[in-house]
Amino acid sequence: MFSQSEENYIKTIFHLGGTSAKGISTNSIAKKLKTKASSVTDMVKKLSEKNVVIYKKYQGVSLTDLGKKTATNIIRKHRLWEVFLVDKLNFSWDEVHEVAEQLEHIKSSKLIDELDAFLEYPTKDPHGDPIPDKEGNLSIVEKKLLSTLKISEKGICIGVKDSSTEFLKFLNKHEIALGKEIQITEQEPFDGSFTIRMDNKTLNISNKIADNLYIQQTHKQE
Amino acid sequence: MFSQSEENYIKTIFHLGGTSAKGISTNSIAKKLKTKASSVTDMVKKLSEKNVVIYKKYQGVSLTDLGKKTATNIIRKHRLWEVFLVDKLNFSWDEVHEVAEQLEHIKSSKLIDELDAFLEYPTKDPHGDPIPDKEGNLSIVEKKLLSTLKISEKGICIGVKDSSTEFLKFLNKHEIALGKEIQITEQEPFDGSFTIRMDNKTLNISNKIADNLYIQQTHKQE
DNA sequence: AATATTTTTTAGACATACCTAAAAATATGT
DNA sequence: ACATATTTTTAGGTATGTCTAAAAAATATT
Repeated sequence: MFSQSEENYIKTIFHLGGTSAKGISTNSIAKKLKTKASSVTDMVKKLSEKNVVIYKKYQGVSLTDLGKKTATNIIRKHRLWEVFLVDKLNFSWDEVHEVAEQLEHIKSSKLIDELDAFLEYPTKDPHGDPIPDKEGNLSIVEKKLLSTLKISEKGICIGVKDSSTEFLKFLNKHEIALGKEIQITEQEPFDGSFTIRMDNKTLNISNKIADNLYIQQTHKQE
Repeated sequence: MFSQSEENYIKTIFHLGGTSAKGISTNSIAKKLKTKASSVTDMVKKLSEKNVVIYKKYQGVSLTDLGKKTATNIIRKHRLWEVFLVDKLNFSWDEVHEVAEQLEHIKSSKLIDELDAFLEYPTKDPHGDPIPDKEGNLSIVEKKLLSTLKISEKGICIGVKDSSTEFLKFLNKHEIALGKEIQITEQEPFDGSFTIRMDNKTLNISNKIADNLYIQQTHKQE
């Protein structure tokens, strides 16, 4: 069993790409966890002894198979709770993160299996991110950033890159949500901003917004 | 905000009767929490500084108004989660405690309000214990121990005194559950055991069992 | 290649929440 | 009431997870 702290480190290393052979720097972990690099060194040594990460001094860390499995398990729990909060308890997608951060540490496999069944085996969380299965398999969805589409191309909004409250609130305000079809109408050469079409309305969004929205491209079949 | 540990102490003091003016002994708290009396002394000093308990050396502790409110709030959360686990996730009443012990510490008032609404404002948990409202009011149900009923009297099973897994498993095995009507048929003078009638079947239960079942007496109106 | 800068680790502290062992206060038995 | 037993507190120590400041290693600059 892992402590809450250990679980947070494992999850963070996974999100920073700790599955690859390349080591993740202690500094980047510290930044994400809002702690100090020295604290990370301490923890990483402990996790290494528990066979969760591979760590060589000054070389960064990467997850072992056990580490990966642990990480996807935590992510599975986090995302299932997010679905619960949005689907059953009327949370909006910008409110779920903080609570899910707590709920993901609850220890009970029956709980999470039953929750999964209760929610009817969802495959994506409210931000469009895939929910790992029990074995830790993550389905990879083919997705592009809205900003990479060409004029007149369209697609379905399937996720966000940045899931900060500010960004999600912006999306709510403009009624941009998962499942909506968006078409690029034009791009302004001056500032790179886009004009998009959604719900038969025209909207102008900045470059930065378009750079944080994931789209599943629908093939121009008409 | 209180730590998980602090919350566990507050809850335990409440359950031991810490609302009354009489002080609760550090020893009894230690026993309940499976810790040492010296640890309790440390914590109780801290809680006293936080105005949660009143504590005088060698005199035991009792909860302040803040302490009582905090306690009923934790109990509210615990019992709502228990209802969720049983009603929505197919837990049986002997499986819920351990998980609810974890869930009760999740911090989010929106979460608990929405959960309450989702469960349609239940007033009792799966063991028949009342769920405090937001203000901490606990409805007191008029209840008797089954063992205090006289021959031929009957009542509805509304709760358990002991909620250990062993006891709850025993009840499951004999199909004794909340809401069941039980009538005392006779009491054996030799060992004090009871013969009861339930679901048109006759069953023999020991003194100890009858001493741990709460009954709401139905008045002999026929 | 030598020096400067940045990153990472080590060393030593601190807070929380627990422990053991001994001392102090309270309760009990006759 | 006094000796004994029990309860409670104090004193000092441990593990976890954090911190700061200084040392060591790696990276960047010229």
